[in-house]
Amino acid sequence: MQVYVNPRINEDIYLKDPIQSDLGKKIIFSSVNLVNTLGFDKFNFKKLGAEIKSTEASIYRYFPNKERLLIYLSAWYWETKNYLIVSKTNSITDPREKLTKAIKALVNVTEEMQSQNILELHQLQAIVTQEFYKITRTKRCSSHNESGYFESFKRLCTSISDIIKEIDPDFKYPITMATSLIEMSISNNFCSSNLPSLTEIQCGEDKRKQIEDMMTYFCERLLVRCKK
Amino acid sequence: MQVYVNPRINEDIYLKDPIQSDLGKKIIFSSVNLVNTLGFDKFNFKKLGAEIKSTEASIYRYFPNKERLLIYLSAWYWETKNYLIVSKTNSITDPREKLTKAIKALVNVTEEMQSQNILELHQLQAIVTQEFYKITRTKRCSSHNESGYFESFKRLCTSISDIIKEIDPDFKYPITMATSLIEMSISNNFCSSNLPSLTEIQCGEDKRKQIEDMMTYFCERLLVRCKK
DNA sequence: AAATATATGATAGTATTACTATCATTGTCA
DNA sequence: TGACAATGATAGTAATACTATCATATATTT
Repeated sequence: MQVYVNPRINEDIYLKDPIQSDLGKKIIFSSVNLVNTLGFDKFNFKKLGAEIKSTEASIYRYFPNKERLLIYLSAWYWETKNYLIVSKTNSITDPREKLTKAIKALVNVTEEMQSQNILELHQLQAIVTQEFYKITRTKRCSSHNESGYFESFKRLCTSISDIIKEIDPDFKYPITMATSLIEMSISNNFCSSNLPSLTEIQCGEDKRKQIEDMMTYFCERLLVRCKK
Repeated sequence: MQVYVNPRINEDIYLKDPIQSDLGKKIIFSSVNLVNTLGFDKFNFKKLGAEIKSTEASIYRYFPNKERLLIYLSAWYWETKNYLIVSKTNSITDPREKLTKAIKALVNVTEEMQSQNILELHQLQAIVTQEFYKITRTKRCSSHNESGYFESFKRLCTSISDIIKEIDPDFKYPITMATSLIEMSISNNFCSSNLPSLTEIQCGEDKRKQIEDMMTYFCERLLVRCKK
């Protein structure tokens, strides 16, 4: 029997909880595919309705607009990553090892992760890589933040910055560094495919391994102080 | 007499060079204001036409769509920053001092910079901060890159990564670090205003100074190796 | 079993957007 | 004088992002 760990998503994000109904599940499940194929800009509820043999109006009963659906999918992704990082690191005592594990969990998508999740994590990662800035860099961002739409992402930042603080309590910018690390993982994933001259990461089989190594390299330099 | 240094912009970005005509200059000049007030999403050529007492159709003769106008404005900004960084650092021999100057030039907008530029640099910085990802994180990004639309940004990355290489020729990821530094400057500027829990930078008078200090702090840790 | 509520479907309609197309007017330069 | 380039004026179109209404099927309560 399969046990799924559905992440807890802030209920202000949706109008009606999609995981509580067949139609709702179809909506989030299919949107992951469709956003990936079309790109978020060309994606809309009419097309999604056609895809799942339902209607535009029915989807609007779950999400007030497509932006909120994207916010929902992103929250799902970050919440999943955070859950993973917390559960993979809380039994470890050495904070440096914690950070290594956290980076691994952040960058990779394993069979084990996927088996616990009803949404396709590779596709979800591709969406976040391509589209996450479309929800965070807007004029509405401040008010969305106040509504708690970015809680999952912020929790993840906090988890990572906590580890950073454990390693080097004197480090002046743990939160910025955590945010920056997450952004690096997204950015380099994107750039290696689309703007290759902006990163040393090469597209290919071991891309995630390369990103993992790179992030570890940065962390070592930023946090491992020489004994004076 | 005022001497303006107009950055050289890849001519494939526009249909007709805006700095060669009165209307063209009005278009780029006013768009900086209007994009800032409305945000790029609600900005359009009809509204811009009304603003400059011209028409939608006339503006479409300069730019094929509003995205390309944003690409143009971004290129202008990055080209300006790169020109500044190059001219401020080429007489310096100590590469560490070079990097400090480069960071300063990247983060700040001074009277001196502004006096040489016909576009309002503070507003341009605000636009890049808010909207830059809307042109780089798209499905069209790869093909835009092949058309050379991001040359200015890439030149800036190269300038900075060259300095990094001078400081530490063994550093494994100079390009990634350069890209990441620029992204940090944008991100922290944005987050301090809109997502304050994601950064240590506080909004206020000395915000740019804080960002400058933070970036220098990161660079010191990443590049200054302890002698073994 | 009847009454009621809830979820979904079917359909229509609207304001806005992002253009494209056409033709008229004005100024400029040879 | 004539030709051409730049701009303006106006109209039109397909797609988008919704909103509204009504019908129907199914589940729940009494």
